Amino acid sequence: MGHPEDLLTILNQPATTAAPLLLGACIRHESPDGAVVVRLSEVEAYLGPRDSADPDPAAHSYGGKTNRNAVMFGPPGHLYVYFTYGMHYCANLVCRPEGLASGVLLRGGEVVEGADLARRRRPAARKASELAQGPARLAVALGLGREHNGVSVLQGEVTVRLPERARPQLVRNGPRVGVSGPGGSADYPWRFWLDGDPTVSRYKSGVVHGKRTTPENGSL
DNA sequence: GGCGGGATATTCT
DNA sequence: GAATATCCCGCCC
Repeated sequence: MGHPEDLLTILNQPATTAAPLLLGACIRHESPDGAVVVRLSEVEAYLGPRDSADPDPAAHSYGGKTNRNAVMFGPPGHLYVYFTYGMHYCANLVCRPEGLASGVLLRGGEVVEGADLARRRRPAARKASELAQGPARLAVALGLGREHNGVSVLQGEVTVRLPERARPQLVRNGPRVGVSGPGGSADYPWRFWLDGDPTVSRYKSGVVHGKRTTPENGSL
């Protein structure tokens, strides 16, 4: 349990299968400033263009390999870290063998170690549950940035430990956050979270990017 | 607790 | 040039 081989077994599967299995897993980043560990409560799956009969229009890899998304087209078990909205980084775990370009976006979790360091990195957080609540916040709390794009999580400064027991909490799923167009519809309910977990992101209901969203939302 | 607006850079038409 | 797998702050209930 918790062996890198088990992790690879999970990450070789389609992102939609791997994503819920990663809930409860712990991401650890050991930096010169110290270690921070986040226990995942929320993730999203994105499938590569050749990883399903029905391509995922919301995936960064949808249009093929580019300089930005090249890491997703590589082998599983690596971080795909991208920069967005001119100020935020978000981290994914690359799934599936080389060429298939699937990924699991790390959307939120609970800081279970290194809370002091995480608080220093995220002074805007008012409660502990906000330290890694949301993909860009999670990246900041863990100290992940551009330099971690392509880094392996099988060994090194960033590692993943799978849950030791069967998940005691109910996994729910629904439409992905911030995705407009067909990829955001109920046909792609590929956001997964631990029901009732306070670190699951709450996002604006009603309007996102000027368009209506589904009423289905975060923790209740 | 919930809304609205603004910020900011990389990416690919 | 437009869109973006977002967050923060200020204001209002």
